[in-house]
This record gives sequence, structure tokens and C-alpha cells, in this order.
Amino acid sequence: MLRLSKKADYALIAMRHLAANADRSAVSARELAESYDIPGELLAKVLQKLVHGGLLESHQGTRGGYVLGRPAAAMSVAEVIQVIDGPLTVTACSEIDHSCDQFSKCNVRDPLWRIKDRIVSALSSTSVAELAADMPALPASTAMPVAVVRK
Amino acid sequence: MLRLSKKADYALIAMRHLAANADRSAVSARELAESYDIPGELLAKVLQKLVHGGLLESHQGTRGGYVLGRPAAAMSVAEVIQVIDGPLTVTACSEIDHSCDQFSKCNVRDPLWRIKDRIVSALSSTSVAELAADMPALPASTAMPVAVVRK
DNA sequence: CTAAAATGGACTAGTTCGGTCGGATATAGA
DNA sequence: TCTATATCCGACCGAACTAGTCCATTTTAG
Repeated sequence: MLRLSKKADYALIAMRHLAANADRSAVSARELAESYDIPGELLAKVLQKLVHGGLLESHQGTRGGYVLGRPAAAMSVAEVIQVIDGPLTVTACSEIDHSCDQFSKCNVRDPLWRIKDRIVSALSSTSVAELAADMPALPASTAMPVAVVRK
Repeated sequence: MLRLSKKADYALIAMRHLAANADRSAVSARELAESYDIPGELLAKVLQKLVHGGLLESHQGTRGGYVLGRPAAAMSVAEVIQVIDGPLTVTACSEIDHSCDQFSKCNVRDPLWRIKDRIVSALSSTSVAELAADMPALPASTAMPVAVVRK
């Protein structure tokens, strides 16, 4: 699998939106949720975590909302994911967690850790700014010719 | 997260073992399970999947067991994982699955797919043979000086 | 014939995940 | 000062998934 969680997805979508509209003032959780059809209260949680992680700044009260905590170029996809889902690990074990039943006898740990490093580097070398630069703007309906979908 | 499943772990451990002992005759599921403290019947299922996927060959009956289906150098970690856990996907959506609620409005899909490609390439470029070459042999207790573990 | 092995389906307990609910606090603007 | 609109935060819930179990069948070497 290696799939990232829905919360992490939502976080990246929100970060990308805020990066693309960095000029505008704070954007509310509600506005983001409606723009992307994300359950509002869940997105709110995600945004709060991003605030705790220092990736966003929040402004409470009427006309409040969220703004990037740092320049988009200085925040990586890896950071966003880690703030939401915790440490990036491919295996159950890590340098500080030997609790896996197979730890002592495991014969694939080292090579897998090395693969993990490559994955982390792929995620770390992509900045939120790059996410935002990737596609035109939001409402510009991405009219790419969708390939025929067969079940 | 991005963690791979326990079954995939078990599969890799087994593949590595069989690659390292490719000279010997078939190894039984039971023997593998005992060597690595893996629940026997679960490992059996995993091995069966690997057979279906063509990565292993099985011999039934007394003194039966499993052997590599191809040279270890011709099987990648990516293949093993896919045979066990299905297609490698980072996002809920893919080229053939647009069922994600956010698909139409998603603004991070393309960059994430590109990251996925990098991950797949990391997994595809590591062969089972490399796994096996990585550490000495099995019982040679890896006496690496374990760093002090705190909490 | 028998013991050891793979095969394969059904089932279960536990955990995680996505999502919801409710209340508390903060604040801009009328 | 009052109110609508926000963030904040903890508790909760159902569904899906995961790891693991159980059991019955088939194959085959000795």
C-alpha cells in the first residue's frame, strides 16, 4: 500500500491552496472545506494540527482563518505529512522502536531503512511552493483529456 | 505513515531467506515461521500469494516447501509488495480510479503522483538479491552497537 | 499407509481511520 | 455591549482494514 492518510491529503490540499493565495488575507476552515468538499469539522482538526506544528498561523474570531506560517518554499511535503500522521516510517521498527516481534531476527531491516531514506528524501525535496506552482489555479477546471476509465 | 503491511514484511523476510539459501532444497513454511517467529498459518498464506504471483515455486507433500521462482536478481522489492498488498498507490486515486470525493477539485494530485513514481522507482531498483547481499548470514547475530534507546 | 507438507476458505478480535458532536473561547463589527 | 463568525479541543462512533486463527482438503515422499 504505502498510501498516505486522508488527513494528510486534506492537509496538503489546504497548504497548497494557502500557498497559491498567499496574497489574500486569512482563509477560514469553512471556506476551504466548501471549496474542496472536505468534511468541515475534520478539516478543522487537520488545520489545528498544522498550527501546532508551526506550518500555519491562525487568527481567531470573526474574519479569522489561517495563513501560512512560513514562506511556502520553506515547507516540505514531508513536514506536512509528519505533522499530521507522525514520523515517516516504512517498517514497524525504527532506530528508537525495537518493539517489533521480529526485530532481533529480522533480515531485511537495514535495506528497508535505506529505502525509507530515499522516500523521505523524495518527500523532503518537494516544497509546498512547488505543489502550488504545479497547476494553474484552482478554478481553472483542469480540462485534461481524461483517459477512458474502465472499471 | 506510509508503512508497509506486516504481510509484506513477512514476504520480504521469506524472500530474502530463500535468496540467501538458494542452493539448499525447498524450505517449508513451518521452518521459515519458526526461524523468524512468524505465525505459521499467516506466513503460509503469504507464501501462497507469492506462488500465485510467480515469485515462488512450491512443492507439495512431505519434504516439500518453497523455492525462488526466478533468480533473486530478477525480482524487485516492489514486485514482492505488490503481489502481497496490491498496487502501490500513495493517493486514494489513480489513473484508473477516480472515485475519491475530492478528485475533481483536487489540487495536489499531479505532484503527488510524481512523488509516487519516485517511490516506486526506489522500490523497483532494489532487487531481492540485493536484500540478501546486504547482511552476512542469518544467524550471525548483528552485533552492531545499538545506540542508547530513550523512551 | 502415513506423516508432513501445501492449499484455500471462513471466521474473529483488535486497531485504525474517517468522520461527528458538543461545548468553550476569542474577536470584529454593528 | 451584543452577536455572528471563527478557532479550539476533547470525547465519541461506526465502518473498514489488519493480523491472526481455525479447519478441512489435497498432495506426495518414504
